[in-house]
Amino acid sequence: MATKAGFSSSGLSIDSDPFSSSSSPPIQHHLFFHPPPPPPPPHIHYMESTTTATSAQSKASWSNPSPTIQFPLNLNYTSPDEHQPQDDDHGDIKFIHDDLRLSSDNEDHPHNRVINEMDFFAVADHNKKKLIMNEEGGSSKLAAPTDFDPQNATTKDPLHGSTQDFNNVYTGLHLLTANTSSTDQSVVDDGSSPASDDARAKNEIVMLQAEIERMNKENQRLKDMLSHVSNNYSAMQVHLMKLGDSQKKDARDQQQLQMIAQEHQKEDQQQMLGGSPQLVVQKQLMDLGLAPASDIHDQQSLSSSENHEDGRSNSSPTNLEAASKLQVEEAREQIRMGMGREGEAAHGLPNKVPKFNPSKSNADQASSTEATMRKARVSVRARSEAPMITDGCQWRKYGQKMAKGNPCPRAYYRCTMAAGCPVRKQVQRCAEDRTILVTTYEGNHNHPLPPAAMAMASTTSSAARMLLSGSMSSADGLMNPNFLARTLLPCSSNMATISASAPFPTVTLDLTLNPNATQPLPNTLTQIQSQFQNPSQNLPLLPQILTQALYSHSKFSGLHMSQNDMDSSSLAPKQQGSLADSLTAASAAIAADPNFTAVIAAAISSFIGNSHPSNNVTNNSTNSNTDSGANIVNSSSFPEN
DNA sequence: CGGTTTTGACCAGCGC
DNA sequence: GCGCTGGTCAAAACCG
Repeated sequence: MATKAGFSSSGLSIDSDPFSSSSSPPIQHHLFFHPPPPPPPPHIHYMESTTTATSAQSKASWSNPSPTIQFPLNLNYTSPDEHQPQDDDHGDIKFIHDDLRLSSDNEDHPHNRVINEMDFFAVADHNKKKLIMNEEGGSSKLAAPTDFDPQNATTKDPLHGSTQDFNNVYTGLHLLTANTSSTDQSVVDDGSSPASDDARAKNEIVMLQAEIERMNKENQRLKDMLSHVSNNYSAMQVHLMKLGDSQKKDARDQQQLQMIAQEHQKEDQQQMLGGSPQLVVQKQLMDLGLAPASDIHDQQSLSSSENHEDGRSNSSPTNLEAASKLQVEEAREQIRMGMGREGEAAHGLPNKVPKFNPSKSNADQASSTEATMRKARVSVRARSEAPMITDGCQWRKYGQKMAKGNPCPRAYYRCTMAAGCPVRKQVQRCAEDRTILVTTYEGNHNHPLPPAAMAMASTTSSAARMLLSGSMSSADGLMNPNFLARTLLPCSSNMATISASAPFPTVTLDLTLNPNATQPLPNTLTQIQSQFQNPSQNLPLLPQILTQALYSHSKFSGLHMSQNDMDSSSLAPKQQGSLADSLTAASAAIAADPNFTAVIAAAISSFIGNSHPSNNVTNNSTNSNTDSGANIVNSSSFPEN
């Protein structure tokens, strides 16, 4: 077929690396929070000698379940024998010293030595031990990183120079360093003449000052690394909390089912009593916030909404009650199937729902409701010459069809990262502009994901949930679809398109548009720009930045995070509005490099998920006061009940 | 040889 | 009931 070149590859094989044209890179190579295999630390020789000490030590280090071990900074090489858990007050410096101690310790074992490196360490050992002593004497910042400086290493010529020369250079420096330590006089005693001491002291001072500067830089670098790790850890915490909320939600769902049904009835009763549409909408917004079981509430609202639009807002209470019961029953089934917040998309393959859900066949209304609840989709439009956007997942093509109205074929992919994963996606080029690639995701992964894929998984589940939540905002949730658009992208409304048309409600993230960048772009933008300017170096920071921005934004928009989320955040209020910056910057960046489409889309949708999931989402009146302008393609109707 | 892609056949939903 | 369309299946081909 003519489409072979266009759709012949999964995201893994060709497009997985947005920064390289090389084929078949491992997925992890472009992941945001890629946890490296036990990495060769920056100081390779040094760490080799340590890691060969005992396998038990190595295992102990790398089996640390803490997310911090996932990051490249070598923070886990601690010596079980030497390390005293007295830290927390010296931060990065402490890590350095731990490494020092470990190394000194291990190299005392002859069988652990590597010959070519042993000369180096054997010489360095003497100095390290001095350094440790100095460290305890208060001069740690000067001494610690010295052994790691590659520049020094070259001057010392550890591999080829004579041991004596090496000692001369090395020892002299550290003796002086030690000499500055008022607490360790025993180290210095070379018997020099008093006349030469002054000149030598001046030289030493100069050297020490230079050394101080260098060490400061080194410390700053290490601090940055530590900050990087901490930020990544925070981002992961956000994600973990999100996952944790889903479990809590499952426990609460049962209790909320009845409440939801009651609320639904009250809602409809209020409409029947002639409440103004604005009041109704406002109440619906509140209901959205008070409905942790959003998915369940979605269904109710959807059906109610359809009734409203079809001019059946005056539905009899009997029908409403029956519909509510059906929704509740359906929700119960979802819960029984173990679907949490992440689960609605994993409800099953959309095409399979009618096939494999005969339980609803007992009622026509039930089948209609089921059609209503067909899985929401998340569509990403992006300019890309590549056959697929990179999303971190592994896909297998299982079909290709010519779709009506589009000369470009539509390719069907399913996730192959785990057997039975329900996630599918469709890839098709836009008929009007074939440089635009439209990728539509549906479903939710049922298996662990690499971080990048996790971001996209968050896209599908969160955006779908948010779509349903928006439409559920009540009987006429679809009458006010702007709410959802504002909620999704309050500052870049033209990037979000919400299509609730049957049969599949879809959120479209149109990343081909370039929203007007009228707002100042503070730090977040700068960071993102930096990300795109140096993607190979800084890519891991991008999701972190976006996560921070999005997370921060969620705290100040009408969407409120749960208390836990709030407590865990350290973001300052001044970061309010950074979402807009992020989105604006992201758009600009996408225009420059479409390979980041998935990244941005995932980040945006991650925001959606982070804002909503707490199940404490409270849509106050702020939302209804914000501007309109969201590009709502449709809010027509779901399949009616 | 195992995984992936291709591609025609098949099925279900929907409108007429 | 029939045709259209979207979506999936599965055997064959392909590929590394």
